[in-house]
Amino acid sequence: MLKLNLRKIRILEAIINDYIAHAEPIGSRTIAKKYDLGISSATIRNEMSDLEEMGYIVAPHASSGRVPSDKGYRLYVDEVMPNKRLPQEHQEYLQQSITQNLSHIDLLMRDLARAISFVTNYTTVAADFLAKRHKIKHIQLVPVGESTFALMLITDLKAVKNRVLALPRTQTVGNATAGRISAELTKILADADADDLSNKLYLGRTRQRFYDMHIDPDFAEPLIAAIVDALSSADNVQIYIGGVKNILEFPEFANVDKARAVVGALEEKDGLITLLADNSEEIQIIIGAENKNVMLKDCSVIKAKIRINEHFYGNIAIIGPTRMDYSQAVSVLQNMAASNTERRV
Amino acid sequence: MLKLNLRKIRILEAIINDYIAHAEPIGSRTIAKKYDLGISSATIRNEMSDLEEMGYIVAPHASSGRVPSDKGYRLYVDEVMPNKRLPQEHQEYLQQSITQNLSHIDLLMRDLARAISFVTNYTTVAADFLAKRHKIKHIQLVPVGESTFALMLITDLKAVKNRVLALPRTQTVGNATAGRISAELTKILADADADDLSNKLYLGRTRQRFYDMHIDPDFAEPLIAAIVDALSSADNVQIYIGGVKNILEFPEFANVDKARAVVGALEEKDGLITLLADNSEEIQIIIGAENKNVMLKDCSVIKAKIRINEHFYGNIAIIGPTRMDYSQAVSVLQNMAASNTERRV
DNA sequence: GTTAGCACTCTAACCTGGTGAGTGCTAACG
DNA sequence: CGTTAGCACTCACCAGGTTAGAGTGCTAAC
Repeated sequence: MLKLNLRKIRILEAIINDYIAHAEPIGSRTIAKKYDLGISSATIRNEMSDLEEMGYIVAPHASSGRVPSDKGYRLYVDEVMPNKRLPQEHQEYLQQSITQNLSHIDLLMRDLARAISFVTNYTTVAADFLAKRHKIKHIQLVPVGESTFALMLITDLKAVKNRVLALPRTQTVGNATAGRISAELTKILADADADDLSNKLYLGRTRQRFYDMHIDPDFAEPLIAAIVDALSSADNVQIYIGGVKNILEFPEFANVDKARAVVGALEEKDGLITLLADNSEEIQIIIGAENKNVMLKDCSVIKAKIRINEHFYGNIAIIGPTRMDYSQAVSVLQNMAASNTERRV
Repeated sequence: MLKLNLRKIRILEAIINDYIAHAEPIGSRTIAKKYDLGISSATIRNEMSDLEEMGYIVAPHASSGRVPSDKGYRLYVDEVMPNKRLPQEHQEYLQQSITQNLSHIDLLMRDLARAISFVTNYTTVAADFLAKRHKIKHIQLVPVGESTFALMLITDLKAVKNRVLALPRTQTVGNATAGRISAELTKILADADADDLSNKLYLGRTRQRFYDMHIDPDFAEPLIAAIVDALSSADNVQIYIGGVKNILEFPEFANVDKARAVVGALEEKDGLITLLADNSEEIQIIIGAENKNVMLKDCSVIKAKIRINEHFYGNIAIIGPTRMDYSQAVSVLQNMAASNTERRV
């Protein structure tokens, strides 16, 4: 790709900063006046003409100012964007929502999403993708009613997963037997995670143990299936949303169609899971039409892993208009990924 | 209140029906042409003038057509509205979302909210207010980690409530002891509901039992508190929302401020709980400014209890613009309140 | 009591011209 | 030869004026 000279970059930066702040097309004369670049508006005009030709900025209509394009934001984000530092108070505020809820993953996610949308004025979505990392700590099978059982599964991260299931009453399984089965299951499957459970060996050993205990396979099989399901099922993924109405505050969503699109996207759990799930990089920025979900084509998404004390807790994304304060959003999420409670707990 | 003559009622009805369908102010001439009332536009004009004076309709501006006022809708809803019958297919569709999830209150609520917003094109919110009606069926205390315990509470409606709590290790409470305590608690508290638990006698008996079992009060008290909390706590209330973006489809919410207000209202769980909680009547209609929540002042809410096979399951509300199809919404909710699965399960 | 007729009102849509921010081009400057 | 001043041109936006249409209120006649 053609490398831009420094002056073009400075001009692009000025356009983007101004547009982020004021949401209005900006012209050469205005740049010359407001930003001290040491060159005249005519020169800026020529450079802007080049930038437009290269696709970094666009004019909404002939003879109006220019507006950054997705490609322009991309360049800015990748190469130009300064590393903003989060104000102390915000940092502490966010830290608080974590430290206050360390033992409760769901409260942590909920408060974190709220706190971030409060600090940034954007919308925040978070997902708990722990399912695959949780390790079984305790399994409890409890008879309830005729042939109904409740299965409780407690993990090392203190999450509790339930399944209510019907099991055939081929043999009487009362409280005592259920207790025995629970103890046995806990012994066999302790420390197993979802990956382990997909391992045949593991399950084979479990089946063998049931056999030794004279438990009917008709009873054992659905039970094992329920355990696997409880630990790894996708609908274990919980979505937390904060500040939906924030995004409606931005003038770009004064257009009802655009507002509808975003709200629609935020309502679809599956779409949000897809959005949050795929994350190769530590912090990922998706700009406008880069979004696979067309309903988000006027939005940018800044996505990060939540990592606390070396543990991976889930993913979180800040959603705003393409004209959003990328620098701030990134600094907020860097703060997340780096948050380490050791020093204060 | 002054009783309106039949002709005024017919005219009001025509205005409301037309406005519900087209969202545009309607004038005397249009009524005369479109609705066969057997009187001329001049007469209608006179009657409309009266209706306006009485506050049932308002003119958005001088010399424009009239629009129903909240008071007008109120009269319509209370006295005039026909009893629409829900199309067979919709009835079956809604019935399905219930029968498919009879054993899972949370899935039932979720699907019901979705189904209703799909059928009506309005937004639907539902709340599970069962907390107070659930009866304890089984209590299970499970040791996890150092001094941490998981409390599982299964109710007669097959809901599972969890609490993770820290209890002092004043004495060793291993799996065996925990099992004994669980069995004992289940025995003492079986069939108790939230009201029973607020009854001193009940709790006294529980405490006595702990004492007899040589369980330290420092251990017993937080445990009892957790049980009470798990059964009756307000954050047990789960809110289910369907079709948020539906409401943005209506022209009255093309105005971003109004859209923001509604979305804001739907984001505040506490507000929704308040909205859904208070329900003296079986089906209640709240019109426009009658809403206590000012963010909903441009909306109407039609609220009902969900009752299935004599059981009270929770409350559900349809939220739309004040210009909404009250008749349809009411018929949908009547369908809910009356739904009886006996005949097909 | 009902209705036809009429003067009047008000909005929405359309045009019109002026203003200002912006562009692109050209020629001159250092 | 890059930079800049100057200028003609474009276009959105705004204010003001006009018209058409839907509606009202009033009055007089049926």
